[in-house]
Amino acid sequence: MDALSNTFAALADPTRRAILARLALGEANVGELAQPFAISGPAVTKHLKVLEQAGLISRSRVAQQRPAKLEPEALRAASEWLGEYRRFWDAKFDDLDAYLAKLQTGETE
Amino acid sequence: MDALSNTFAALADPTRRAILARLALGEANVGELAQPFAISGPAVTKHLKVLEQAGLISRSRVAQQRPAKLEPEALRAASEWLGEYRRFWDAKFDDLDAYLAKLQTGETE
DNA sequence: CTCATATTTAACTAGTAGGTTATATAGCCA
DNA sequence: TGGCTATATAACCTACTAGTTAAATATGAG
Repeated sequence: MDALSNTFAALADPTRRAILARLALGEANVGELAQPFAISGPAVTKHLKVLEQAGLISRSRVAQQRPAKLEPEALRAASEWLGEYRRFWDAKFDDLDAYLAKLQTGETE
Repeated sequence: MDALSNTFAALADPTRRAILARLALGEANVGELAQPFAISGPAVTKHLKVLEQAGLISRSRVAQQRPAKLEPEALRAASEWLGEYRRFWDAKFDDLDAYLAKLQTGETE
């Protein structure tokens, strides 16, 4: 799958977004990440694998722990994609709407 | 499912993102949207349902056609969520990294 | 070496996603 | 009305997702 699809798919889960929010405060190991949720350790491992696959986090090793760390690059890419649509919700939306209507009737030829 | 999860899930498919890109040029009906893809009409109908469910598009009626139109609000919401992480990929990333390291060792008490 | 802790892998389940083809519905036109 | 066009629904298939429990692996401490 393409990178952007991977990123959005990874973000389409509230547990994973909460994990990212936690990691925004700093690195955390699996136990710490599992604690706020009513899910098992293996479930957290799977979420982390999805996030790592999407490039949203990286893992390291500290004794028995395998802390996760936020990697912002994929978030930046997703944000840039959305940025292409920014004009649609910006102030000039109504003007744009009118412009598109004109476009479709071929007046701007 | 929550709105943000719906939005990201809808964006996690290249066909749907291409449909949105097409709609950024103006309204289009199902036939027009299906044409660039090697998928059946019903498949497009399903994608449009997902996009509509996520609030990313709206539908109308013109004779037999049911044109789809881009609705930017959900995109704005997704962009705002990502905006919370902007500082991680901004210029001061290295400084932030050092700050977080300090946070974790408790020096900022 | 053995034990305890942290995490991962394996095997399984229920539900969902994205596609198909065939059929049905909605609206225009003669 | 009957036929034509555009779209939607139904029924089905395959693959993936998010979760589970039980067993395996990795590391550090005695």
